[in-house]
Amino acid sequence: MKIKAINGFKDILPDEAVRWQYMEGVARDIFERFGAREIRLPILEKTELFARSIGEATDIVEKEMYTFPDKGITMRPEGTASLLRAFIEHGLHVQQPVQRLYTIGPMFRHERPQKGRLRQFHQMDVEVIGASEPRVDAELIAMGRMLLDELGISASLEINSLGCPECRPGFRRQLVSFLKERRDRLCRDCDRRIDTNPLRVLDCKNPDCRSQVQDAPSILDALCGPCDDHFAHVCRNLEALGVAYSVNRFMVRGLDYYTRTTFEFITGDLGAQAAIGAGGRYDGLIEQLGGPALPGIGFAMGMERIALLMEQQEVARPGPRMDLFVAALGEKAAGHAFPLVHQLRRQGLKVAMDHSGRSLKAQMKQAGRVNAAHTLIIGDNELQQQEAILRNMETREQETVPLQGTVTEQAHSLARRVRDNS
RNA sequence: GUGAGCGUAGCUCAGCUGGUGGUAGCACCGGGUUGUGGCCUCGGAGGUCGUGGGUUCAAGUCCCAUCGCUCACCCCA
Repeated sequence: MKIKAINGFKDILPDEAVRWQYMEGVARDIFERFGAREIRLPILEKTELFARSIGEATDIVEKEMYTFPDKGITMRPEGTASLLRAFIEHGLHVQQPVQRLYTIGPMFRHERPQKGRLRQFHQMDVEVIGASEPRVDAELIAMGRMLLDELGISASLEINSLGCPECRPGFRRQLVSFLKERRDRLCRDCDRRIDTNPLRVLDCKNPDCRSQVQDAPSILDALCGPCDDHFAHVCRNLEALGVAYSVNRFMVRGLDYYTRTTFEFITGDLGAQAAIGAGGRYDGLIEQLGGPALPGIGFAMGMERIALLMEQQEVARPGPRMDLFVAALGEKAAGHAFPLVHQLRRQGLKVAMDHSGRSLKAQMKQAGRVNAAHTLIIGDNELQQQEAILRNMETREQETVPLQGTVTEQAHSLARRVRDNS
C-alpha cells in the first residue's frame, strides 16, 4: 500500500509552483503599492478566537474546523481572526492610526473536498484597520480588482451592504416574516434556513426559491441613514476609480462579523465555487475581541481558485531556465568540470551538470530539457588544449573558449561570456 | 452528514454483448549521428487492470463488499 497524501490535501508540483510563485509575487507587489505590510501568523490558535469572531453558532465553528478538542486549539479556518488577534495582542494601533496588513498562507476546513475547495487551501489576505471612510472600502476593492487584472484573470465584482447592528435586526425580522408567509413554496433547506440563517435563503440556488425571493424586502431599503450614506459613497468612489461593479442585494456572508460593505469577485469557470475572492467590513469586531474600538475592512483571495483560472485562461508564465549546462565527456573531464560548476554557481549563474557519464547526445537532450541558454562541452581533446566549446542553444552557434588559470579564473571569464552572450 | 460518477503504465486514456492486458498518445531510456538538444525514425523498459470475495470452463469486463478519488448537495472561510 503506497502512502498517499490525505484527502483534501494536495501537493503543488514544480510546474504548478511556478504559477504560484508568480501569483504571490504579483500580489505582494500590489499590496505593497497600496502601503500594506506583511504579517506572518501562526496556523494554530485558541479555538475560542474563532468562536468569538466567526460566531459561536455558525456551522463553521460547530463542525467544520480542524479542532483538537482536548487542547482547545484549532487550525485556522480563515485569516482575519488571527490577524486581528495579533494586531490587538501587540498593540499595533499605537504605531499609526491606520494599519494596512497582508498575510499569505494555508487555511483549513474540515469538509468534503470538491473542485476549488480543499481541506488545506491558501489565501492572500489584506486588511485595513482603523479607517471607516467609504473611500477606504473603494480603494481596497480596487486593489483586489488590480490584482486580478495583473494576473490576467477576468471576474465580475458584486457588492452589497449588510447594514450594521442598528439596522440589520429590523431587516432580519422583516425578511423572516416575508419568508414565513411563503414557507410552503420554498425548498426544504430554505424552510430550515428561515430559523437558522434567514439571509441565506436570499442566495439559494433552487430556481423556485429564487423566484419567491425576487419580491423579498431588500436590505438596501432597510439601511439606516449612516449605512445608506456609506454605501452610496462606496459606489460613487468605485466609479471614480473606474471599477465596474454590480449591486447584488441577495449577496450574503456566512460570518457573523461583517457589517456594511461586502463584496465578491465571481467567475463562472470553476463549477460550483464561483467566488475567487471575497471580503467586507467588520466594524465592531476588534472591540468584540477585546481590542480598541477600531473599524476594519479586508478581503481574501483563494489561491487554488486563482491558480485554476490561471491554468484555464493560460496566463503566461516563465518556464524553468538554466544559464548553462555543462556536458563533460569522460571521467577526467567530469573531474575538471565538477569544481568549475561550483564556482560558476558562486558567480551567480544557474548551472546544471549531469553526473552519470552519459553520452553527449543524452546530455544535450538534458540541456534542452532544463531549457539551458548555453551548453559547455568539455571532452578529453578540449581538456588537453585547455579549452572548451560553448554552444548557444538558441542560435546553435558554437565557439571555443579558453580554460586557463585557476578554477575561479576560468569560472569568472566563462560567466562573463555567458552573460554577454545572452 | 447526503447523493451521483469513476478507479487499466509516471500522466491522459482504448479495451463492444465475459474468451491470452493496448505496435495507443505524452513522458522516460537507447540506436540511427563511434563527440552535439528540439523535428524525424527505429527499438526498449515500464502493469498485483484499487483491494477482497463470489458467479463461470474462463472475469479488466458480471455480482457483492471494501478502500480510494472526483463532482455536486448541506455549509461557505
